[in-house]
Amino acid sequence: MTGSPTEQRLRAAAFELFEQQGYDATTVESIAERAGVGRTTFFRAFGSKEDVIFPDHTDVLARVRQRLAASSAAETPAAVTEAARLVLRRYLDEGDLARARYRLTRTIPALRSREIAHLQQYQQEFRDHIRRWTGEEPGADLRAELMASSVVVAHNHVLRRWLRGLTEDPEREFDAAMAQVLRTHAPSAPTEIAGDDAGAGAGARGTTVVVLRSPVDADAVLPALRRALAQAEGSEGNGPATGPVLTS
Amino acid sequence: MTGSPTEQRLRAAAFELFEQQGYDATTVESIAERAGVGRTTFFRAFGSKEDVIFPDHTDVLARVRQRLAASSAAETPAAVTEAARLVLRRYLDEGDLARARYRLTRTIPALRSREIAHLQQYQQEFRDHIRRWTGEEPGADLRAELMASSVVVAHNHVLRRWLRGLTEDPEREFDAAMAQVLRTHAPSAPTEIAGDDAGAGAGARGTTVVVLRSPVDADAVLPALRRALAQAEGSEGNGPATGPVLTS
DNA sequence: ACAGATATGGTACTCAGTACCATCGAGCGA
DNA sequence: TCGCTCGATGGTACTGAGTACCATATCTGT
Repeated sequence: MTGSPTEQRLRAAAFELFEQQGYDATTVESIAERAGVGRTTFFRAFGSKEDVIFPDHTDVLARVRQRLAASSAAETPAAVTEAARLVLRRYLDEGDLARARYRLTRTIPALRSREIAHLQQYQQEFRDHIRRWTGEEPGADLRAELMASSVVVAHNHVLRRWLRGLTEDPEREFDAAMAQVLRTHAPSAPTEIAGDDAGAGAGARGTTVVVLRSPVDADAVLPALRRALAQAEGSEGNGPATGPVLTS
Repeated sequence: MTGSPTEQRLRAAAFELFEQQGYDATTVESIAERAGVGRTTFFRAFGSKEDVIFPDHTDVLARVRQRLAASSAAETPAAVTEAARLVLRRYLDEGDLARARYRLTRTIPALRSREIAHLQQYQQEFRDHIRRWTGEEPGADLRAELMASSVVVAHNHVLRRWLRGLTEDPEREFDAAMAQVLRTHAPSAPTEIAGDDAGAGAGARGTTVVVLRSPVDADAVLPALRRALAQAEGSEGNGPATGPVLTS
């Protein structure tokens, strides 16, 4: 929520009119008029009609970049997690404003498109930073891209749940979601798992081989097994990653 | 490359002018003029100036949807792979046209944004389809989103390498990338199991080896697994016969 | 040849975004 | 106090995308 008083009045006017009359039916001139300024001032403050509902995206992006740059390569998983949390917190702090924006971005294609473009920018920052961490083997580029997109998706998943009022504790869900992402993309999970399987070595996550002699086939029991595992892991709130199933 | 002769001429004219003068410096009127038609015809053929360089995105999206819809839930990994391959092939078939588009989308923000929006549409199709496959445990939504985004990222990674001339065999790289994605997101390899089990017969007393990866160790989850198995078999009236459980 | 459907062309309009210039007020030095 | 600059603002005029509407042509089957 940065900006001069004029900018704040323009933003408020824009959100009000967009909600009342719809985005397309609202002209920049009417926004400026309601804010008591000229049309020119609007375009000087925000480059376009779309930008007025994404007030400080540039700031947040800069903060993310800065947070990432301030970390060493070895801390990458933690740095990425904290950078993503930074973005999440910014939305949470906005409260109803974020919800109003969500209502608009869900409805108006142009705004949705713009928001997706913003997410892509975050993703690229993450990718570039992660890339220095994924080493030099072939496939390192792809691994960095996969991890970056997963981080953004996890963030967005939780954010959207909060925007829809489906969660009371978004930060907890964020932690769980990020833990799940890191479990599959980081060679070893940062803190929790390290203690448990200390001796296991590179794989870091325990591999459990269950040999079943039973008349039911694998597909039938897998869901039940997964559910059981999920409960056993429950405190971490993450689904288990189930490996290959072989039958003989 | 669908469309009437008029549309083809318009596309060709648009690409030529965009390359020569740049996107912003080219007016729709000049495109229409070069194609020998009126400005109105341009907007009838393509809804906007941006759309002219994404000729048949709607078609491809429809094909993807159709390919996914034609598959059962059990085939999800294979169906998603093939649907993504369909998109890749479409680009490869375009050849230089795809490269010309890439040159534009890399440069002009509006076009880049539009392309990202298209990718998002693919991703949503994948997500919705995968969602039916990820079961009902908590976290299934997120898992579907993660897998969908990973598929799109893997596809795009290979596509971009091809567009930049960094690979001679994009399909091979695509297979490798998709294999990597499925390894982390699909519980089991797609096709093998179905084939293996085919002859075993429904009632056969097979031995099933289930490999589970989870951060908790086997002893902790074993009781839960036994209970889950007992319930699964319970409905069929057979006692559970769980063999040895090994951890590594 | 006639009637209707379809593709096209033209005209006029709205509105976002840009460029340019004029104005106003605050601060500041002489 | 006068005059100056500087930053923010307002106004005007322009380009160009996109839309609405109507007129015309071409093609179809009868």
